[in-house]
Amino acid sequence: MYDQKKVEEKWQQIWEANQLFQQSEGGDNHKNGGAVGDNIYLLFAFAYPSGNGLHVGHVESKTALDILARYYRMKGKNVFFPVGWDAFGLPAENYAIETGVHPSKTTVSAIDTFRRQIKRIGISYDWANEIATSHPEYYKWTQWLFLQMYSKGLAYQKDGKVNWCPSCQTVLANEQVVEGLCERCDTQIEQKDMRQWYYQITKYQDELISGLDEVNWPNATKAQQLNWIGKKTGINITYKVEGVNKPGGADEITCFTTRPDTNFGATFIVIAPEHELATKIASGEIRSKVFDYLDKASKKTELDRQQEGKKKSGVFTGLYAINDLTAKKMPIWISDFVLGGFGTGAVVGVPGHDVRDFEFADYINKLDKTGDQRIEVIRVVVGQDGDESEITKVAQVQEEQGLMINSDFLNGMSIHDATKKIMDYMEEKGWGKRVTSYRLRDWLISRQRYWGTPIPVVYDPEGNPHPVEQSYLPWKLPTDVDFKPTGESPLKSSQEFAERTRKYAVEVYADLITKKGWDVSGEGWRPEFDTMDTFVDSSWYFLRYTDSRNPDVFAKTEQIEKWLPVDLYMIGPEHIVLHLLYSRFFTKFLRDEGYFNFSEPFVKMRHQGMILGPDNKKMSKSKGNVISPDEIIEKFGADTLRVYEMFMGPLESDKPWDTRAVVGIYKFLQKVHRLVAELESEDVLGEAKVELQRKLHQTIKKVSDDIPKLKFNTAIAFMMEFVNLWQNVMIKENKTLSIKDKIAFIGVLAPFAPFLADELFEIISKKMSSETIYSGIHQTSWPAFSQELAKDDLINIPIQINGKVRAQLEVESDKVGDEKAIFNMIEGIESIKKYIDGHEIKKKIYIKGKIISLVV
RNA sequence: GCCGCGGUGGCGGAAUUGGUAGACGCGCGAGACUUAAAAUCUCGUGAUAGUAAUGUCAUGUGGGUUCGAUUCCCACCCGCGGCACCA
Repeated sequence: MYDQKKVEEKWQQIWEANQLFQQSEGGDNHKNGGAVGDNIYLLFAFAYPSGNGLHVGHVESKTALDILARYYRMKGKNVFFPVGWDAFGLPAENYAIETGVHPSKTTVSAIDTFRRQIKRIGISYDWANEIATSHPEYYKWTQWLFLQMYSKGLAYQKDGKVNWCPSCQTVLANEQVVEGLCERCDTQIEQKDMRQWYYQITKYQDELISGLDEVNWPNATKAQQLNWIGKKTGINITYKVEGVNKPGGADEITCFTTRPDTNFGATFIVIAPEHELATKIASGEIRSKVFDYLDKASKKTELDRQQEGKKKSGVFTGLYAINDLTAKKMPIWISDFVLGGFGTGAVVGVPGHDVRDFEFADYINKLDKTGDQRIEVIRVVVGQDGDESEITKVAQVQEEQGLMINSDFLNGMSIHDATKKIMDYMEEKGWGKRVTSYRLRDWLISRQRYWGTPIPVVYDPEGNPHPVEQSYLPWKLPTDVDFKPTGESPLKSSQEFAERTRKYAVEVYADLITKKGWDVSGEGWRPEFDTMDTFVDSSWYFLRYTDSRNPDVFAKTEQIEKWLPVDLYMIGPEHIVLHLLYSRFFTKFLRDEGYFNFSEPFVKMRHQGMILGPDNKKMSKSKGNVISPDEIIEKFGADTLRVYEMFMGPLESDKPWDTRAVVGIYKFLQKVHRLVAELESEDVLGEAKVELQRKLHQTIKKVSDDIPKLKFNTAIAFMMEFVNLWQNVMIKENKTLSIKDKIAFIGVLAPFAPFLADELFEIISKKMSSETIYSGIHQTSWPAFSQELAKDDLINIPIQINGKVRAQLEVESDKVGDEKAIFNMIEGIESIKKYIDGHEIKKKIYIKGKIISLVV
């Protein structure tokens, strides 16, 4: 029995005292001396330091990267393994609202807790380059980045609809709105028009797609990013508008469609309530109806829309557009099933071949008593069912595939061929133009919140924005702020902030003030009260790490290019879309600004799965199924916790916690300690020892192969097999490994159970010499394996007859290549005679070293 | 509805350029040591028939390709995640 708690605390102190993994600023590693070009950057997703401290999910992903870091260091690489905190954000602010404790205080204490816990589980982070986004020396550069974006026109202001929580009295990000409700208080979210700051991520939309080809990421992640960007090719068709009341300028309307092939069946047009023509084109009696509808539509919440389901509604504008293909008049309707933000905000209705169009037409036709507004349903495609009859039911609406009919020169073509042909035709006629449409929108970065990076902008007395001069950065977050939510940005309550702005204006804009005749004390100037979305902070932290204390630049090119792109990024699946997209956008922007030469920041990226509660459900306080890492460490030690989490299953998949199974790992580590430290025996040469040595070399090989593939569970399983054999040989034959081989095994174990490994290494070292200077296992080289020693003498080859295994053939490993000899050997095997005697062997197959297959 | 991921013993999981399905761990059963317990160790453990040798069945379901399929193809079923009135 070894006291893992005592042992682990001892080694934690020794590592700390020796600054074992600490690197100098900028991540120079003097400890391992790897060659240039052997630089490896391992990145753990920026964590928010929550007051709850570390949970078992953190332990999993941090341990996985730590194993890689320790492994590569032992392989002689320069490893950069930094740590930092995504310290701005809503939770700290909300906590402050509840308790009155300033966010800067709670953040500092939360970080302290995390730091202590992380050190306790032995993560070999480089603490010399630790950063926090709430530190002025960090957000100075977040603000600088804003200025760069601004100067290139990529940061801009625009009016737009935002999510508003009437209970929290604040704007929320899209991701904080869950099914139309505020994620914190379950209040219905309203839409509000506000002037906000945006980053123009859409400038890079095509590159954000094509760049995915360069990176080694899970397919699922790439698919989700593509989904989010939502690139679609189609055509904008422009129709002439024939008005009952001809409005000024509204004599054309442009609709986006991906299915122009069905345009011979187009019988109406629908525009979104937000469409600019919606308010312009109607007049008279119709006008009031339109306004009534627009008013109702604008009041609808997300929830209303959801509850309505797909029920259609709409109002007629009194206008008609002309379908050039058929010369038919198409009534123009307004309906909220058409979205203002997608395509052109106008849709051409083909009720025969689009379910939504059909539902809308059906709704209108049932409502229409006079027949004046009847919408015609025309079939232009015949699907696989061969149905050519009139379309009267939703079930008949054919969308996916088929052949064209009732479509003049398209008749008989497949819909795909017809799509190309009609596009060419329309472009030729000048009726339409091929376009690409995207789902991705520009990134709204303003937040009416306190605990974030202030947007470095001031407004002059006329309300014009002026970016804060670079020399005035960091444009500090004021501290004299009342952060109770009032519906206004908390920074408005700061006296200091207002005064600072006036003083700044007087200093910087003296000429302008004089010229305009404004108040010379700076009266009338005000700062931007909004702060930035925390995703802005976390979109470039991986660059700052490389030069974390540089006061003159966000990071030197030399330092960035030394370490980036990141060799492995470990990140939770919850940030697949936004954070990764934003980081890639920043990277491409800074590349264009000439700061470095690569385009993708994360060459390889993997997700850790979720660790579920013992009940197979997501851990949560309310379910009472949360496992605390502290308890496990107290009972079994950090090594056990590490190895258990790595052994649970594949890193990427979700896995339930099994408290009973933890014991298995604990016993395994105790067994290793016993074999090395407690049991005495002689090193005797003999048969068993050869077998054990072979297994050792196979273990080194297996673990060396598995670590870079992140297959830690199978690596551990093989180490267990080795230890079981070792124990067996020890008990039955009183034989053990040589000192050298013991050290080799400890080396293999070291990345997984670093405390125990160093302890065992010390025990062995002390037996050999009385040296007192620390020189631990983590400073040694990764054990080498010998291909020769790892090779099995005998190989078992199964023999199949008609596809079933009937016997085994044991062959000396150097004879597996001799097919003729193998087949000769088979004939002598008693157990397969009964299957082949009296039969003609029709086929003989031998796959070298793997299988013999006979067909009789 | 669309996109993606997955389905293997009582449980977590191993095994894929197609080659002995169930490594390793948990749990369970039997035994050794012990006055006893704990700890430790040994053996067994997919189902089914049989005293046994051995046979049959078995990787969500149904087909197919192959000497051979958890792995490849086709059609379905179920679970999870994301998006969704996106034209």
